[in-house]
Amino acid sequence: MPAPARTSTEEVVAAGRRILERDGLEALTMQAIADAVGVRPPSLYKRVEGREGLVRLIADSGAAELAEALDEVVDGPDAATDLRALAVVFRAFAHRNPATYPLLFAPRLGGVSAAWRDRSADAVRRVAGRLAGPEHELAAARTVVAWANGFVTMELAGAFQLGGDVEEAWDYGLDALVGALAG
Amino acid sequence: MPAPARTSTEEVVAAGRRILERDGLEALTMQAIADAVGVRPPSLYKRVEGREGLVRLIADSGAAELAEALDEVVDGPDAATDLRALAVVFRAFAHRNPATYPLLFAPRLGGVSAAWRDRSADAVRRVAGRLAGPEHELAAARTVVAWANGFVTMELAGAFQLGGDVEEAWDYGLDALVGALAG
DNA sequence: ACCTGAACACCGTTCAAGT
DNA sequence: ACCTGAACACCGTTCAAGT
Repeated sequence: MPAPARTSTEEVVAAGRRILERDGLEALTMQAIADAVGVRPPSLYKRVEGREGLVRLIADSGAAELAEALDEVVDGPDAATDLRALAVVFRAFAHRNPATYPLLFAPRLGGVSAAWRDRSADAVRRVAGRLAGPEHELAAARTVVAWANGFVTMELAGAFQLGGDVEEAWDYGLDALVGALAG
Repeated sequence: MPAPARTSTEEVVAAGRRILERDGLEALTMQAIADAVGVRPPSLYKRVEGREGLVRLIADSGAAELAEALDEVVDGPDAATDLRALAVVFRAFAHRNPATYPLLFAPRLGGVSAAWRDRSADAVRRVAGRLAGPEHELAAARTVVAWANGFVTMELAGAFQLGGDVEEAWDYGLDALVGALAG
């Protein structure tokens, strides 16, 4: 006699992500997730390959959203404008998902599946290539992502502690990069 | 009758850092540290404020080394040359301490004590100010650190997976930044 | 076919008792 | 003054038993 399913992988991932953003990574326990979806912890193993697998799925769901958002903004008429918009969208995603965001870059070998990684990478490469020229496409894309990732990582970690205007530093850096790539 | 001390805070931190770099953060257990210094786990609480306190001390020891290294390289005659050297030293530290490095930026409010943070920040600001002008000192310093931190973070996480020459991307980014700041 | 209680190994941490 | 065994609360995970 089959027992009816009381939850689903999608619900588990969504609940996990909600807990992650609300209470932090260390509060993301199998117990807390099970409570949130109305099940006992052992049942989660029918949906997810353990806690680590769930974290990977959460990272993936974030990466999918980021890739969609980057994709949308990158095909306007002016490459410099597009690159600025791309950076802004990237940063906005990090601000809206401060606990999920670090999961996209932190894990060795990436919790993020190749499909979403490639889609984001493509969006950045297209605009970087238009601005810096095809021969510098990859290097320019890596420069932009490194700067943006480093900036929001430090921002989220509270590493900008010397006062001053963080917004001004963002604009200064973006101007510097756009200018240098357009060269 | 006093019992003789069998270890010290310095030894505990050094052992912890060795375990961290050899086996990773999740292997940095109180048990493993206690084994390494020849003591039982409860005794560690005489040296260190729990695991979290130890991680903070490890981050601090790394931050001290980084600050020293940055300081040494930043007072040559040419600002552009100094900035390049600073970036190279920064990256070399991350490569030599791939597990310790993320601790310097990751933790909210910083595991790193203000003294070492400020000393590193000063070194970067001095050279950034000489290159970009005093009015842009802070913004320029933040741009350089964001890029360098983002680059090595992605490098260490294995996030540069699209082939191409990572060294070329590093040189390209450094050229772009030096040019833009001096610009 | 999924859910559950019970159990296991392993954490970090506390503390009274030893020397 | 420091070290230790014992104990506690809490993890993630496995699995046989239920329906």
